[in-house]
Amino acid sequence: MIEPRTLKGFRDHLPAQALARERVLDIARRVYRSYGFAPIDTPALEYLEILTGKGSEETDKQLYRFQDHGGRDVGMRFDLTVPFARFAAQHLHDLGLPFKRYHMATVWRGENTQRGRYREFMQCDFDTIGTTSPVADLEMLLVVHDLLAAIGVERFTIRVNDRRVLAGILARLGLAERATSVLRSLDKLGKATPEAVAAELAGQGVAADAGAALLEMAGLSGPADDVLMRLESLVGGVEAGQCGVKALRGIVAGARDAGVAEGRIVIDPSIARGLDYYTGIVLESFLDDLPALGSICSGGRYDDLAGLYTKQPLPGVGASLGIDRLLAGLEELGRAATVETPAEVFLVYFDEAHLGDYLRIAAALRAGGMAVEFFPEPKRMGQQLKLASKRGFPAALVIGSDEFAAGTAQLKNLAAQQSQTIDWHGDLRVLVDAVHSCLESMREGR
RNA sequence: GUGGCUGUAGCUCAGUUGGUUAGAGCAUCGGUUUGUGGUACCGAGGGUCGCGGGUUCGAGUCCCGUCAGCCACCCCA
Repeated sequence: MIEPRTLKGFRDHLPAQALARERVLDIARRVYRSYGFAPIDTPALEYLEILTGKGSEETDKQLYRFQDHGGRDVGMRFDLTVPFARFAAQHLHDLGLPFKRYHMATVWRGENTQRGRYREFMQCDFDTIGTTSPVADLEMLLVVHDLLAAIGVERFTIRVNDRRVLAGILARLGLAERATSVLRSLDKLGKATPEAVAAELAGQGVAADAGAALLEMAGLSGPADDVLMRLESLVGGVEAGQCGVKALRGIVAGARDAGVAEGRIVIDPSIARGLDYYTGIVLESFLDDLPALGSICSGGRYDDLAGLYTKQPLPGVGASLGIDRLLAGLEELGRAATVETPAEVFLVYFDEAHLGDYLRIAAALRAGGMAVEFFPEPKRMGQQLKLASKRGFPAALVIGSDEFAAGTAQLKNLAAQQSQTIDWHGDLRVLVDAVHSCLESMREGR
């Protein structure tokens, strides 16, 4: 016997999880499309040279790599951005600019696992390339907002910043050359205490007053307009910094115009993002009830997506939803769906003599747009109903010889434990309409 | 990748200072006379105690390794 098992960080998905996952994927697809992003796909495997060097040394270490049967050095994609860069450079002529795409696919990273951190997980990216317009920046924010709202996460916050603000402040403090390490330290503020971060900064040789200024900046919170005003003075006369503040003002105003509720979006000067290719707006989003889970949707603007693969400059802006982390969070919060069936109607196989009728009824209901599971064996009705109830079917349809004789049917609301009689007189259309409207009202009732 | 904690039936756990056939609840399956489901009663199946090695007369119980999960660092979705 071979022990059935899965690799560290790799997981199976049972129906309840898989259904929850597909639901989120459907929503993401719908939201992305509603802004005009078009789907693309790329191979899981790329030439190693495409994947290495890009990103940081860290990602190189995490890369799954091997030689294929033809002796080629290949690697599995660890995100969707690098393959997109290759894709854009390769197909630029066919795409036209600006180009908006979404890409929902599995990626692999050989890093250590934790809750919400796996070695195989899915990302749902969307990007706009070939434009530097602030409208594209704003649109990214709106997509993230719509996405989280549509998923039904009630309490979430999108934290926004602009790299140029950070750059401006660092320049003013004379720390521009140490930007990466300083920002990395500041980025820890969510988890570590300000004192700890101050100590770390001091360890990097940052002067005490400069460190204090950085912490003051990173600690700013409150209404967006207030924070922006404070940032403006902190940035002083540095041009990049002023640009950043101005851009954030535009974002805040645009979000208001688009009808985003106050408080959903917060200006957070401590958001830096580890990836150093971001150059403008950056954002991260968190579940308010589970901030320790980390960002579930992050992104930002970058100057050049595909500089490694083409001379054509491709500025862009985009973000990525970490669906597996999100689902892990929802599960922990007890907000994960427990339904184990995609079907709405469970048709009880009651009377073997009426098999033909059941098949006709099931077909008619399906043609009417309803998902129907017909039980394959004429087992005891109690067992069938129990199973249907456990699987989470909203409704069960019971039609035995008595009902056939009377031209009726019993439709059970399995959750409410209620039953109602449908008079359909052998007319399938009447039955289909009745079941349909019953399901409608049951959905409203929830 | 580094460090720490954990690992007993599908799930949550109990298992005396190492000692004969490893238990419970829930879940699963079957039944309570053959047309009605989350309740009740009866019964059944299911565990090489993560895996491998060592110490011992004897290990679920001690030691080492390994695998997996969780936590921190790191990085990030």
